[in-house]
Amino acid sequence: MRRTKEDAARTRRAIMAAALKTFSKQGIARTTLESIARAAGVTRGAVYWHFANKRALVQAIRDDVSLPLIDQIDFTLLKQKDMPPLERIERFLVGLIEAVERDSRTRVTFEVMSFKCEYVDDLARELREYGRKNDRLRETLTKVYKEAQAGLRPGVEPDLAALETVTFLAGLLRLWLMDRHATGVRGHARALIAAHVAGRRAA
Amino acid sequence: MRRTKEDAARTRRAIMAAALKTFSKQGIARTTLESIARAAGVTRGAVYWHFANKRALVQAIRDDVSLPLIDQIDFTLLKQKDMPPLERIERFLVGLIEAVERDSRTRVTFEVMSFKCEYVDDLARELREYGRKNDRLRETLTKVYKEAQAGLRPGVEPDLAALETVTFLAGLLRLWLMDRHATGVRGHARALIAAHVAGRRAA
DNA sequence: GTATATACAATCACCCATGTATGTAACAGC
DNA sequence: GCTGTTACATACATGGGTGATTGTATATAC
Repeated sequence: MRRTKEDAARTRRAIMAAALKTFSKQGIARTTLESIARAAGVTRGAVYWHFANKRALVQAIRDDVSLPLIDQIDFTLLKQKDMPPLERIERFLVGLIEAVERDSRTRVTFEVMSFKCEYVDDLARELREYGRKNDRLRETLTKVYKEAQAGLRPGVEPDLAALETVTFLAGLLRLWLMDRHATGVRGHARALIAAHVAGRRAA
Repeated sequence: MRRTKEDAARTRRAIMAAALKTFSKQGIARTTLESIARAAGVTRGAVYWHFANKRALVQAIRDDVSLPLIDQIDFTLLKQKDMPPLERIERFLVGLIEAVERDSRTRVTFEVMSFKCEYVDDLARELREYGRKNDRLRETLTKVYKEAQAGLRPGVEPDLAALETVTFLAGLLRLWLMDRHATGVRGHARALIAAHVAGRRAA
């Protein structure tokens, strides 16, 4: 029965995919490791082999989409020095929306993390981690807004503007994810982003 | 053992309070009706007497803070005709922040609904309900922004502005609730609200 | 003053999830 | 080609929650 390393990696991915799908349907708490295993075509033994418990599985799924995204964010905001700062911020926001539009794994993972996860006990640290990510994003945005200061509308302070953008993004993502039939935010995401950035740009 | 009607109402409230506290600590899914009953000083029999099941309890708790809040929102936005429209919007936003600042029951309920609840199966309808509330709020805000149209910054469309405000509010509340030690949004909520409204007001 | 409905408490039967321990077959190194 | 380890499957022990049923004492209605 023993498989090769590639086989093992494939079952690991299969378990993660099955878990994500089941989490999305039933929520994390109500999902049993047994049902995940069944959906992945393995037994609980395989799940316990690859992951210590459900929490480790959740974290793996989350890191799987979160870590690459963070890299992309840092690149867009900080490394693209040839692009004007405000445009970089707009690109960053659009990039995130495009990520959830394009990649269903990213989208479903965000859905699960936003609406199908109870942040208590061991999971509570995940929430604090999310808070720290927001703090870092805010600092990064502050730098970018300071770069753009000459082009900012009078009265717009980089520090507060960064906080506004973080707030805007949190709301945008949340409402985008909720709007499953594109009657609300989903159809106007680009317009909202453009308006948000335009509101900070000097006239 | 039979109590009077006031006694019964008091145990009902005690159960709801105990449930809210326990939900906040352990999340909804991991909270057993037994532990709720213990925290309220009754047995599961009492809980099942007052509520059909856990879902009904959740809904009762949610309605308990949500319904009065909606009344207050409608009043602030629509009935205060003596106040200029943009100021009414600002008041409305500040009012919500004040509500979660002032009333711990409201705050904890929002925390539970935001971070300690899995919206699946029967609870999924609660999420759709929340979506509909957002839609109604958006419509209401559109009316108010239309009222304010003469005082709006050129280029600001009432329809999009309403959507922006709903988005802003969603993000604001979420980040405010997450910011448990007031290092981020919690200390700047008023400034954020003022900036949001100012960004839409004609210079 | 009695009957009935109320407001719970106590008990029961059932199922289900978790973690762990053990079994086992195949691969990978030598 | 033997061996130890990997990658699982199977089996077991345990605990805990739910819903339903039954019991019961007291308001409350008449």
